[in-house]
Amino acid sequence: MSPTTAPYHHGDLRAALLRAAMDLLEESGAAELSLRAVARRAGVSTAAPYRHYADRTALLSAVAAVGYRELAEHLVAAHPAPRTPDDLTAIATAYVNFALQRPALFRVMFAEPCDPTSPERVAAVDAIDAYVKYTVQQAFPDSDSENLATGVWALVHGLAFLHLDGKLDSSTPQLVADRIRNTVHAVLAASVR
Amino acid sequence: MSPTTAPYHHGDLRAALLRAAMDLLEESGAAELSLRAVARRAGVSTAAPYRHYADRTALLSAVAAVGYRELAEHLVAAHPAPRTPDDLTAIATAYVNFALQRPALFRVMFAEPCDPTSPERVAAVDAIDAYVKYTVQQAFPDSDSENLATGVWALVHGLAFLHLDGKLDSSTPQLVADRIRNTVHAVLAASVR
DNA sequence: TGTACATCAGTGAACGCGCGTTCACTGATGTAC
DNA sequence: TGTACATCAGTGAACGCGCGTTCACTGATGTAC
Repeated sequence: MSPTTAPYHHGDLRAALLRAAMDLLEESGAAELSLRAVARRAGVSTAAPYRHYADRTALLSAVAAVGYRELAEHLVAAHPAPRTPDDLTAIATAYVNFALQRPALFRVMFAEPCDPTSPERVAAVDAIDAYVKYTVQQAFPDSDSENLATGVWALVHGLAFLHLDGKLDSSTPQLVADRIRNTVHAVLAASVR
Repeated sequence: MSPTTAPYHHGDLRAALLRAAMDLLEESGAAELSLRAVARRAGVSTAAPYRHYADRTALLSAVAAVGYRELAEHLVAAHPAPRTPDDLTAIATAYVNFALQRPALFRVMFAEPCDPTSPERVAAVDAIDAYVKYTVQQAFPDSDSENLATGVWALVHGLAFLHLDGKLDSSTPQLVADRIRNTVHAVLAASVR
């Protein structure tokens, strides 16, 4: 069973397909993400994915779930234990940067019609939601933190998409970073200062 | 030239195609918006649109431009002469409502790959941009209004998409309206109160 | 340890589909005289 | 006012494409004895 010859049985095609899909998203954009393209990329026949995913939507939902988990990790990495408004700003920047660095994945996560009942997906979204709430509560303990959390999420989400869709200039990372900081500060002015 | 018999020459096919595209968006969603579908809808052959639009993207850009103009009208209608933070909240609600009432059009306007050089489009986006800036400046004369305007736009834009993509419950209009108001107030807390 | 067999992951060919776009054409329109 | 003609908007058939999905199949795997 040498690794140089492709065995008939793949071993872990389910995971390989998922990875192939992520790779394709990185390279080509969400429009190119067909089941056929993923199968090609994984070096497997057109019909093979159907052993592991019911249909195209199922694969997409799995991709989105991975995306949510990676987004969560990315945010945590930006600041492991946020306590102040400035920590929150750092996390906000991380959110937008994630979207800009992996636009196709971000689009699949949010803009693609998806199976709303996929438990994997729902759990992943809930995790993000809880994380944002917790972070906001840490940074603004006295606030109406439920609504403020929604607001902060919407703010960074809107900034992400406005950049992604070319409504805000994102030609240099510095420009983007500055705008995010300025915007977050301007909006949360009274609280941040 | 009775209006009951379809004449060989349409008269104003360019406008008719645009209207057909808008109607289709209203009914079927952005995914169904093909050049062929638009031609069918307008009662014209598959090739006819090419007399008026260079390709699919050109039609989509025209649709988006109309969308921007209608969004602008919708916002102005929500409050003709905004002066206070509460007026701004009314306009914010109108922005999200526009997105929820015409999701497919909103997606074409923002999420569809578009021709960034289309002058019609650029002008329409700039108009929205200027309007938001003006409104924010009226409501918050002492603020860092440039950045606050970006922030407010991002906030409502994010709220719009999070609702549209099912990340925030939008089962009843009242629920949505309340959340928008609460969120805007929470975020702009110090300024609004 | 060896063999028969059930299981099932992956194959490859095919289905029908709708798409964007091009082509040579036809028929209505309007202008020059 | 009437006629010849250039223009060009719309036709209808065709192109090649990639897609999602299904099908009968084949060959590797692992288990029961």
